[in-house]
Amino acid sequence: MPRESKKPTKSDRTRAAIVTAAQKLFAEQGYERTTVRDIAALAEIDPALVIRYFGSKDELFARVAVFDLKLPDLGKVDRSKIGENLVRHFLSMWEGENAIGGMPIMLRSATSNEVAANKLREVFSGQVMPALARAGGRENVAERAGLVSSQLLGLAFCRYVLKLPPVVNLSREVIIRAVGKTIQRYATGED
Amino acid sequence: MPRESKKPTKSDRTRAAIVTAAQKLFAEQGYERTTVRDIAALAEIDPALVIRYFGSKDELFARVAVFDLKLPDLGKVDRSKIGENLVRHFLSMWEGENAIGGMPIMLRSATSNEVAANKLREVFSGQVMPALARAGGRENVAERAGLVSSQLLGLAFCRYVLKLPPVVNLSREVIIRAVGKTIQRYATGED
DNA sequence: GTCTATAATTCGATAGAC
DNA sequence: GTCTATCGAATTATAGAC
Repeated sequence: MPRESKKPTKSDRTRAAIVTAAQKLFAEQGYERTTVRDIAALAEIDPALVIRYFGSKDELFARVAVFDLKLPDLGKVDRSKIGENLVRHFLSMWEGENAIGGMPIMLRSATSNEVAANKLREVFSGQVMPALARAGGRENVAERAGLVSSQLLGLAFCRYVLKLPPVVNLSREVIIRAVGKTIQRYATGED
Repeated sequence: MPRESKKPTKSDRTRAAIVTAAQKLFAEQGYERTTVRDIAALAEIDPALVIRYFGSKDELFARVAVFDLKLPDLGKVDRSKIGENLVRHFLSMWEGENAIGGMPIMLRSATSNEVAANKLREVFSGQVMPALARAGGRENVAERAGLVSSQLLGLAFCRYVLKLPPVVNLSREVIIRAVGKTIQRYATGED
């Protein structure tokens, strides 16, 4: 049996540095404009190591472009606060203390990279629809999921990718109140 | 005085063919993945002509990436139907008979092309905010514009760029009713 | 006016020395 | 394990023949 996990040494740091640099650059510039050389320069290692450790730029991207919405069980949430709950959840995932940078990476790359686009479609069809089925019943689940997705992805796109000033300047309180009310209506299908 | 406009002949058709091909490819693939060679091939002309007529790929993009939201005067619209009116306006601009393909081009390229991103920010700040100022007063105009933009751009992004199935399958009637109600609240700031 | 040929870069990826 | 050197393909853009 090989050693279990007792090997943080050597140049696992190199792999970690590559991943960190790749996440940052893919999120800022998207897949196309980010070069292997850029990643290596930011990680302060040789470009050849990127290929050696991850095989290809595509495989590195696939390694980085993994994320999970980690949606709560909406069946256990007070039905009248589903919208607010969902918006709070997304805001904390995107800009909380333990924020996950996966969404900007996906949004910025999904416009020109089919792998990213498929992953994003898969996540929203595979996670949002089931979650909403537990929230407001099984009627018109696809319709409700489409509406919810259009508002939440639009908020992320304008705020983190396009950086539209009026959206960047929205306070978290305003977003939770105004967008939360919208998501509440979309998610439950009521009214 | 040179001849006024009596020269549709020669190879203005070439220029027109280049523009048409460029619009289609930029809209489908974004700025980065669209090559001058691709555009020339689709227009059935020589790649060198693209540069000869438009100077560079950047200038051609700038030539194509011009669009106008053509927003109606919201001061003349029944205040209770502003949301519905705006959503109908955008849908007809995006998928009506005389649809303008500028929005998919901008959205798909704005993620990795600063020219496109600036243009998009400029249009939404320069056209949406003034229009809303005439609709619901001057209070919190930026906030209302941010909310409106996040929903409308999110709808366009999911429906035309990401092609998220639940959003693509939304009927125009559902969009006008559900999203219209959201935009009504965001635009007027009431409630 | 249009196209052939090619210059000048830049990219991802590989081979092999250390 | 890491880096030097480089390959081969693809890109934008140019010069000049027809």
